[in-house]
Amino acid sequence: MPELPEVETIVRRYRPDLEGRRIVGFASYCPQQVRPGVASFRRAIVGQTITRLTRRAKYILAHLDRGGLLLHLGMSGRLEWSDAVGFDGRHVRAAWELDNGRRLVFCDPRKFGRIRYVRDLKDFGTALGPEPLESDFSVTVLGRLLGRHRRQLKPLLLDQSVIAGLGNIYADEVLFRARLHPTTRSDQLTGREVRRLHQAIRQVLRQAIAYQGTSFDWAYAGGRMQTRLQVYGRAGRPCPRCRTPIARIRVAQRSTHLCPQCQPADGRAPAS
DNA sequence: TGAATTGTTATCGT
DNA sequence: AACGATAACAATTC
Repeated sequence: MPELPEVETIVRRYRPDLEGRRIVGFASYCPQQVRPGVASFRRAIVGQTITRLTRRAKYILAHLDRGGLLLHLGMSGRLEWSDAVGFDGRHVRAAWELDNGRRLVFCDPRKFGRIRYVRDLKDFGTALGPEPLESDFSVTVLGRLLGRHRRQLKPLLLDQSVIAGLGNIYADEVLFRARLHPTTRSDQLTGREVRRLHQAIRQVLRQAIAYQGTSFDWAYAGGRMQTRLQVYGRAGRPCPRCRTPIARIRVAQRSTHLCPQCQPADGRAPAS
């Protein structure tokens, strides 16, 4: 399930092959994933050159001469070249033909992904929270975001309008490394805890990018971060810090992994 | 068969 | 009213 590090990895991988290329054709095999309709989408993008490939939150942004193309991978979306060895043609939902004859394919078994054209990329992203790896994402900024709400930490971290890019895996990893319980109220953190949370967010995301993301199953391949996860998917196994078995609970309808010893519910973390 | 996943939207409660 | 929590929904695999 691509979160910020996986999307960043994909953008870096495809950037050299896409920047400067002109789109000469587009096909959709799942029209409900394309906005606006397929016809106007195709009309808007065909003939345009991809000037830059960037990321915002979990979106891939293909900047065009006029406007831009947004791709959200949902939970099972991926990009492939149709001429790649071992290319799996199942679940192809859309394809772009490029001026060098190659065909970029969007595969998405669960169809949660979205493809959009916007006339101006500047209008996009205004409803999204700050990028946690940007230099302006300071401890002060995080403190203000936390204090503005009285919500449980985990759903707050997953809320893309508060902070952009975290998903279920990295939210759990962040809270473990910050030694904070997922249901702690966001407005009740001490200054020290805000600092720990800030550091954990940036460390986890940077490390995950360095490892090219997490590969659990067919949804995303090539990453190695799954070997570095400390709590996610590790229920019942010993905590890397204190050997207490990792617990799995449900918070805001999401499965949540934590160490009951290192992340106590009363918010008082033990001395490090 | 139920659980798992994201983001959006609707609905309920305080 | 505004905010937060909750549920439903889209679709598929294991």
